[in-house]
Amino acid sequence: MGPARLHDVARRAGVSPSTASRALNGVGELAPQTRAAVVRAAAELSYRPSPQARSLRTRRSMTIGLVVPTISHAFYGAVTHGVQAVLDEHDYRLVLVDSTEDPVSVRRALETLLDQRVDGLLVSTAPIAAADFNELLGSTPCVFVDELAPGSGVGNIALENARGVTLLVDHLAEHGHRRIAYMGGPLDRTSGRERLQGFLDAMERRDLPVEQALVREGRWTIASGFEEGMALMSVPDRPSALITASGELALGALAATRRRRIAIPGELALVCFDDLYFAPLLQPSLTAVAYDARAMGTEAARLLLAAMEDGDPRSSELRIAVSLVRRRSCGCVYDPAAALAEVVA
Amino acid sequence: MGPARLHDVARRAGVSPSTASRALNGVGELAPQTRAAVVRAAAELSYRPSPQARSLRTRRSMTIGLVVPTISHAFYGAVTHGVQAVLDEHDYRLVLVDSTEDPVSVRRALETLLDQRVDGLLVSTAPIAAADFNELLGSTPCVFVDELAPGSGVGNIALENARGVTLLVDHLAEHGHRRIAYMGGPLDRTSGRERLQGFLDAMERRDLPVEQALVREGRWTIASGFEEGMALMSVPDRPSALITASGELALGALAATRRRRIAIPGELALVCFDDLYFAPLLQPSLTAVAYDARAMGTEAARLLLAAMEDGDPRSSELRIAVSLVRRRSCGCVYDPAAALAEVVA
DNA sequence: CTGTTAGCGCGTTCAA
DNA sequence: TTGAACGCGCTAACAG
Repeated sequence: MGPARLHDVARRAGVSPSTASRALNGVGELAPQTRAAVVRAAAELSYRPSPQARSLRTRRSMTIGLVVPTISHAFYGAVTHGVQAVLDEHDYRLVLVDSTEDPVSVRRALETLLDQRVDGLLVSTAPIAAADFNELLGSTPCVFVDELAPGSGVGNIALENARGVTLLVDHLAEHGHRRIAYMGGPLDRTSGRERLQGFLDAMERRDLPVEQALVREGRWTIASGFEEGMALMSVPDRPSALITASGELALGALAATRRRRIAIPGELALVCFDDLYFAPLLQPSLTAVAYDARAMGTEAARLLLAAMEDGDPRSSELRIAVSLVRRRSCGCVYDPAAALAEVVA
Repeated sequence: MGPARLHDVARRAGVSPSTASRALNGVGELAPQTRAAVVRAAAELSYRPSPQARSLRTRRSMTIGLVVPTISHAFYGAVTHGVQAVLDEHDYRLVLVDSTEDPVSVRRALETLLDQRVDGLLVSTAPIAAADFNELLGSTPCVFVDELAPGSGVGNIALENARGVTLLVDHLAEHGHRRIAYMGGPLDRTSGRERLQGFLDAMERRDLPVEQALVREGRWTIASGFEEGMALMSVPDRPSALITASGELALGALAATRRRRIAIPGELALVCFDDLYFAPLLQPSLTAVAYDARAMGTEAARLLLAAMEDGDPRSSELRIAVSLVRRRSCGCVYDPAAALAEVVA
């Protein structure tokens, strides 16, 4: 028999389909008893409207698209989780695409989503020029997450990247370090750029010397952290501290120091952006910059929904706060019991 | 002007809409030159068919739904990644819902997806009775992932749970352990049940004693691992080895041993299900049961697509292979260099 | 091989 | 306040 259609509900309630539609959507004026009859009929038939047909007619799909490079990465997982939570409250569905970082996949992903007539777009990967983006998007509202696209979209949201690195530099400086090395991410990425810039600025503010040999660029992987770490450990006059721009880079660097039998924090202080959930359990426990990744998702979704409502194309930018978590690897004294408390929390 | 519709393409090519449709979808016989003209017209107008309208007509949405409890967990992230990869090859879209573990949310999630007329369903969380499931699903093919639902759906896919724990028991036995403790997950979960059963069976096969006090049930969290670990460390006659049913539980147990200053593997051997990506970097590095979580996703998607094609409602069950990764925490000798190689790979 | 007709299930006119 | 008619964009059935 198939599921009940609006037609069936109308018949049963003894009204026309258009009246039934009005009753169920609460549109226009109509007699209370008519509405009641329709609602009852709908319930009895356990009527469920077809989003397909509805979208075709209303030109709204109640769907938003999310593009991330790899959903299996903890960061994007958390972001997606946050997005989902907000969409849920507003009865929107989430269409997820993880596109890899390949520009043509990203392009394809966007085209697919736009074909689907998503009502809005959340994009967290952006190896596409702003102009192309605008052309693709047309009038579909889009919020860029983590990877910014100035000159495109109705909103941008990112971490306080520069501030995060500044916290790390300042903290190391307070420990008395002057020769601080920096291991960053790709410079064609927002986070890569902003964190490096944050480092350079913070060093300058403190009047600390920046040596070219101590500033490395890597990819966002453990392997890359290891490679760059090995290189850094080989320079003639080793730095006394190292900042890495991500948790993966820090793990790679940690591996490198173990390989070289360099003691942390004794011979080298190590701190990083990204507070890995197991950071308190590493030995030494890792001092890091923490933030609420899930909040990026919720804020991004809110921004998008707001923009969809007002139709206000004024682009807004939002930053998610970061904070310093002091543990052992920077040289702080850190009660092991505290680590347990953290990890159990 | 809006995007071009099929109608427009047909006009420009000088044919009827239905012919245009046939040309673009490669259905039926038609003159090569006609087809060419249509294809050209479509390209010139950069025509993109509306999936909405198409679905309404064909009753296929080219969309599949995935329900997971929390996408921010690494396991589900990897599964989702695998699913996505396969769907992509077959031009299906993924609608993701992370439903928490709350039964009513799960139910709502399923209803939403079914309303959307997803062509198939992948469900990785199942606090719903099989009967209710069947009623909800109707004729929509569904594959259950990790959390099985016997008596429902066209397919079930899970890890070799019992074999995984058996590998751990056997390995500990080879190290000479006899008093082996077990810290498991919730018994209303497939993995929780199967892993416990695997433990009991493996112990029996080896003629090893199972003491009630040494078999604990927890949740899948670090905190739970810590609590149960503290309890286990307090029994009068401590076990010489501990198996945990998940990586989180192992981390919690590890924290507990540090709190009690119990040396691993010297005073207690610790091994677990789930090979955390940073396991080689922990001290001691963790011996664990590894598997390819992404493969769960790809296999699940393949199973579903196959079932959707044949319309064969015969339910199949698949198991994803597991393997033992020997490191230090079980008492094996483990070259630190090997850890580095692993982590960098 | 191609065109015409008729919906898929809705929401929104426009007229009563 | 309600109903009839129409069309969103597409494809399937039936003619020719």
